[in-house]
Amino acid sequence: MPIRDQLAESVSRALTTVAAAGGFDLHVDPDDIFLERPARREHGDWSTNIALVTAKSAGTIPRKLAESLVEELTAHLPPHTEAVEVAGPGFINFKLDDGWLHEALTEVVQEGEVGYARPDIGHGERVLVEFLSANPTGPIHIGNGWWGSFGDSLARVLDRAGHRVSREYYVNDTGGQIHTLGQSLLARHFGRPVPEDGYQGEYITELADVYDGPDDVVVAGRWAADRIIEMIKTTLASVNIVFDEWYSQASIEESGAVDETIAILAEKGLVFEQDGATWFRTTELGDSRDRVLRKSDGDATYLAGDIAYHRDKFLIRGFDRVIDIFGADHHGQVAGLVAGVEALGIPKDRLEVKLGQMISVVDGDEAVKMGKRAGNAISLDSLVADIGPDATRILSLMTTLDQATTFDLAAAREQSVENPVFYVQMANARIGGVARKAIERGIERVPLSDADLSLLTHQRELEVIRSLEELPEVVALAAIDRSPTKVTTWVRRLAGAFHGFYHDCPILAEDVDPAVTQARLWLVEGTRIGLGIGLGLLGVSAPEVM
RNA sequence: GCGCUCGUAGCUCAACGGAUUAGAGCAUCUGACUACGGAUCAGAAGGUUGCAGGUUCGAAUCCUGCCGAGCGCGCCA
Repeated sequence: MPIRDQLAESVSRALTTVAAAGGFDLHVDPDDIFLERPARREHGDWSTNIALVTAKSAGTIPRKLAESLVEELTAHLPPHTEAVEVAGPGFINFKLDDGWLHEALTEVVQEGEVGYARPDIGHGERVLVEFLSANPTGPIHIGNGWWGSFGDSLARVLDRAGHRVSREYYVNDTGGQIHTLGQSLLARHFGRPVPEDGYQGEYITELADVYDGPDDVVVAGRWAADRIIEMIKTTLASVNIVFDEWYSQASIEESGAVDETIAILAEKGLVFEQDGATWFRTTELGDSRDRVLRKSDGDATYLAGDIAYHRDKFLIRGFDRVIDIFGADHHGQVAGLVAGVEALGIPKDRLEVKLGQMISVVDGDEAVKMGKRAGNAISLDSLVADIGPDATRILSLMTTLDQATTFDLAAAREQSVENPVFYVQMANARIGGVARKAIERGIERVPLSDADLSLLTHQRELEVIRSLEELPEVVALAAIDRSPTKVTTWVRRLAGAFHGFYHDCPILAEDVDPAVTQARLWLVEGTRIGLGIGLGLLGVSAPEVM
């Protein structure tokens, strides 16, 4: 059992005992006891604020309660605990011996890359993560890659944290934009003037050159969209983003699901006709205005399709939870969609819409305009060609979704060598180097049971284990907060701890005690496991040679 | 005008409501290469967390107002 849980149990028991002695009833479940690793080491290895939180209901002041708890905890010391103290306004600090870290490392290497850090947060919940979903009217750009990396890593994190995850790309392969795409293609192909709001990029010309279909806008639009989706798939594969499902908007319209959905909403009395169009009375559901479901020309709106799509996600395919990652420029559509989901009888909290703030691109001092129609958006392909897939991916995963960011192309190019990804990958390469050197020198790692991990007493060694010990919680927190960027921060921390260790603690040198070498080899293995898990969640490769 | 989101070091960004001292990286300055990869390590400097109130034992984090920025306000998608 992790030390954290053992401490929590001790605290829970102590609290019950103290409460009984004081003549009141107070029980806090171990799971609800907040234990943290203090930022400052002199505050101990672990700390809890339980006295601050419960003092009021215990009818006493925090410090006093903390003192009673410390007395009780000192009488029955938790495992590895050397001292328990009251600090500040009523924190309880635990000072532990190093043994808990040696046990933690044992757990890491025993469970390995597959088994370690798999907190069961999801309990098998079926989650659909819809992200990216850029219109198939052109190559995806840097902004798409940014949020795409986020969505993909979020899916990986949720998967590791006990969810059954499906990644989905909603393909807007119908409607006005595809019509315009078809027009643009045909114009190029037959040498006619391109419509004013048509697509201008080079890819249109290239597609027009090989187009062999009829002079039909619908056919041409579909044809081009299909080709572009293939391009997008290739691009995404280069940065390790793979979708389980590419869900066609056209298919949902053709299947009659949109009509069905509108009929269901109508049965609930939420639909009305006005000005020849069919409306959804979303104002009944907290929206600021009503929305159109079917235009006066008979076509369904995007919203109608989206509601039908979400009905499919929840009620037909049976997902327990849906997470949509949209760009902030689409937040206007959220209210209508949420209203639709609610009207279908799906609990509102099952749908989570995450809005990614806009990312602006600059090249040095120069702002780069990102317009897909004009064809001047910086494509994800060109960025990957510039700085590589790993750097692309980790840069995207350094920022939280709700932070509007400025991406500097010049800096990315210049700093590609200084990129954090190299710092992390170098740690992995050094591990590979150790393995190679060990073979060279004929040193073999003994089985774990024959190694004495208690020889790891150097602060640098202990720091590495402290990082590794945090990983299960980092994964859990990243899953709960829907925030894979926490993994990025952690991976950099682990790499930093490892570099420090590597710098100060020789592993294979001849004057090192062979038993210490063995213990350090297991520490290296633990680091390899941690980096493997972390980089895996980020979708970044872990090369053994750089 | 209304709505949504955001505001943290010179720059790019972190920080589960927790501790006199809000952390990294880049840039700047100073040191460390006869080890297993120096793409590294150690240190310095850099902040009124936009402003003003409020809640709390405790606020960058929650609430209110103001200021600033982005985005949205279509029978487009």
